Amino acid sequence: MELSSSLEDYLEAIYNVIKVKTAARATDIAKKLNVANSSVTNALQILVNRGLVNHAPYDIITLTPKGRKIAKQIAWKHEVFRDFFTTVLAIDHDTANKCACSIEHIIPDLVVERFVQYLDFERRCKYGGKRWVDGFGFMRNEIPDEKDPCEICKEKQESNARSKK
Amino acid sequence: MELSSSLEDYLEAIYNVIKVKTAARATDIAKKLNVANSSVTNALQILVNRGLVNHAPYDIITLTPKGRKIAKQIAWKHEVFRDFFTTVLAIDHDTANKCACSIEHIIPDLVVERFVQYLDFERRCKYGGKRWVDGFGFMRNEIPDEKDPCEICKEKQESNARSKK
DNA sequence: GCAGTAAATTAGATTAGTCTAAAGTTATTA
DNA sequence: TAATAACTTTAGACTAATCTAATTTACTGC
Repeated sequence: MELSSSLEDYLEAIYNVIKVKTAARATDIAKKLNVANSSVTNALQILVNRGLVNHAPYDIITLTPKGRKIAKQIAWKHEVFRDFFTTVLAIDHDTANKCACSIEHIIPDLVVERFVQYLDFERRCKYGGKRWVDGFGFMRNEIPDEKDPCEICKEKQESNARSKK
Repeated sequence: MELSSSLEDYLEAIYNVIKVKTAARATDIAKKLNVANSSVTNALQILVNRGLVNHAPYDIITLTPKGRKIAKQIAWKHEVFRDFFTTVLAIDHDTANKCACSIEHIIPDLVVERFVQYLDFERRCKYGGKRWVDGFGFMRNEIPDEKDPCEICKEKQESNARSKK
């Protein structure tokens, strides 16, 4: 049974609150997602019906094993995308989070897996790793052969040298 | 005035049909987006009201300058993402297209711009460029210093050498 | 030039997700 | 313990996007 982006957001929010507080209240979720309390009530009823959330009226909110599993998966995607946006694309933390939050519901697992592999390679490979320099663009963190950098890095090295005079 | 993902899809579909046919018909759009004809009529009325599309009942469909500008922007994002998914992450064309199609409405221009820069750097830098090998993972297209590859690439070289015996 | 077909529109229904306002419940504290 | 505050739920309305079925319009081939 497919979950809408909206319901996934609720599930993820519950998951994140529970990580800190052991159980969630409707208001926590409402604040986190910036929606009305009644919208939370509405979503909870659906999630309870689908067996993803434990909740009786006026009671606290927890996840069923099934719900936790799904929530974890969503949170994982969020992490991967935030990581990618911040470390690879050098996007500011806030924008990275927002982007992650919207695409996490859309990109299939297989593609997220590929992002993970890419991040991993970029980190572990000796010749991997770039950084973003405002007003210049991307450049390698370390140039494998200092005497023979690529054209772009050479450009940067020269402009650096010039500015030091 | 913000456009919904759905309306952006219609605009983009019109743009793509027009690229090939000079003017679009409602059925073209319906087929492209896999929706009922009446849904297209409905969307057209909104887009006409917003000054993005030229269309009188039963007539052909074209874009206003304003509409074309927006459509172009959406199509550009689509291109960038498809490019990224296929060339950087080595995702199959079909999945790449689907992913591009859903995130193109969500990711802000500034972030797409960063993807462009990343793609560009990866292509132009002497030490950039990786490829995906099924069952192995990412590896560099060319190892800068053949005698001193990174650990991951070394692994791959060795397993290649072994399989050639 | 008109009959038949293809295309487009209208009308009306449905669904999901949201909201506000009012009513109900629980917890706090004087 | 009774009043009040804080929280939750219910009720009802609204919007956007879709659908099907029925109607209207336009085109095409004879």
